Amino acid sequence: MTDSFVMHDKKQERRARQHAAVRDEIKDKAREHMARDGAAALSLRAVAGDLGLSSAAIYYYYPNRDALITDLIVDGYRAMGAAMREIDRHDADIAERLLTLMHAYRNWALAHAAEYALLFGTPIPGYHAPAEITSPEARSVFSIISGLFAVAYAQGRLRAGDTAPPTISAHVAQWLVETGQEVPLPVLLATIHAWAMGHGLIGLELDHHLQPVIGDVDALFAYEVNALLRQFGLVTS
Amino acid sequence: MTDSFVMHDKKQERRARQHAAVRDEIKDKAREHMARDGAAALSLRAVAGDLGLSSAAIYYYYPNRDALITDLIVDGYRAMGAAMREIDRHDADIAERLLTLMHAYRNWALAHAAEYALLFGTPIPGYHAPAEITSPEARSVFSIISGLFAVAYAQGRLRAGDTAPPTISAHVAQWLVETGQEVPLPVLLATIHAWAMGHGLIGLELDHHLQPVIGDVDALFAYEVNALLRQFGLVTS
DNA sequence: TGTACATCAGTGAACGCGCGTTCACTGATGTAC
DNA sequence: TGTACATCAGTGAACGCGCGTTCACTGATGTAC
Repeated sequence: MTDSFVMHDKKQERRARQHAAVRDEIKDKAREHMARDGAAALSLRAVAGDLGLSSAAIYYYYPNRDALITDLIVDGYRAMGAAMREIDRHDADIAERLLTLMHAYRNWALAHAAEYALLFGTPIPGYHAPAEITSPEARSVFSIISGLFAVAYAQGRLRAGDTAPPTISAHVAQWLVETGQEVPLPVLLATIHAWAMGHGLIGLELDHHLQPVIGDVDALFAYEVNALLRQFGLVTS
Repeated sequence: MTDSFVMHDKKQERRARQHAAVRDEIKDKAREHMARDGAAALSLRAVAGDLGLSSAAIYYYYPNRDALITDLIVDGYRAMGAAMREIDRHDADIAERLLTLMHAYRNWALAHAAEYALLFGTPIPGYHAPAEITSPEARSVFSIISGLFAVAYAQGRLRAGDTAPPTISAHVAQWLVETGQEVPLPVLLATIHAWAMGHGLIGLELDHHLQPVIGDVDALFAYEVNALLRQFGLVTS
């Protein structure tokens, strides 16, 4: 009896692994399709067909299209976060770390343009992300950047304004309590600033608004990130 | 004979006006639909139906869907440019003018979110903008901002770096010749910087990434624009 | 050890929908003579 | 002034397509006794 229970457990486990493996295949193929045709054109039938499955088989792994998209969004945030964390060297100078991380953010966005658009761009028509699932994931990427600015701040090296419009200060304070975080206001403002700058440059770059003017968009990003760090007093060059 | 020619001309003219009027109706309705369902979901049949026309009738006014979208993009750039030019007061202080224009840019983007996404966001699957048509329109919006920075520069008030990575300087110089413009490098770099900042903030705002953290996004934008102008030495507050 | 049974991982066909686009046509309007 | 004719601004039906989703089903695998 114990034996058969154990067998049963192992079997279930193997099946669960198998199930997860196929879900991964589906997601990988979906990412492929998004990269080719854009996130808005993602089609369950096309993904299934490409995997040699009938279109109905997908429903054994996902209840519907929205569930797959939500899964792709969560995966996206985590992959981006992982890429950033992986390249970070905790023992390096904080300015160096920030520079590296901003580049890692951009590199991931460029290498996964459609996924980046899925996370931070125009929403897919008809799809509504369940905020309670995606918000914490987005916050976790945000936290990587704010974590570094926090280090710079703790070292007394972050030259950033510590006042903001009162409506903002008040809302931020509330948000920090709600999400159980402790982030000094200057750190948070610096993060938003850096994020907006990076997101803006990457967005314009992805839509080919910068290339005709600037040409070397890599150099522009490096130039802008350096200016940003200088502005925050973190580099002098 | 002369008479009948004149009649004929007048008739043709009236017909052309009528034709253009219906095209405007189609575009207005299309903008309505985009605002509701997003640009990617734009459907000729739905637009026609809403106007009380058969789906085939659209083809009397546009050869295909792409032609309508291209028209909407051109209209969008022009409307945005017009909104910015309209609010600009040439006799005001240049810092004041820049502040006003940045806000006009944002206000238009927020009031026409789907159109803004059409101009500067994720491209519509399957649609490819003819660059020779849309690029000059985009450049004309860009020129409004760079025009103001140029004034500040001419007044000796723009505190901006006049060196850039050599690959960028070289490409910019070439681009200026090709497009027949004369814009000093610091002015161009300042414009790109301001544009990226504004685009980034607006993009994050439109996708609701800032509201949970910041709350008062209007105040944040004002705060950031002020910081930008301070950085360029245009305001001291 | 053999057999009945349950579960898993699908299939194939169908439903109903909306899409862009084409085609043959038609009534209203206005022109030519 | 009356009539034949051309053009305009559409219509309605159809084509062929892809989509998300459901449903009844089936063979393979493995378990229970």
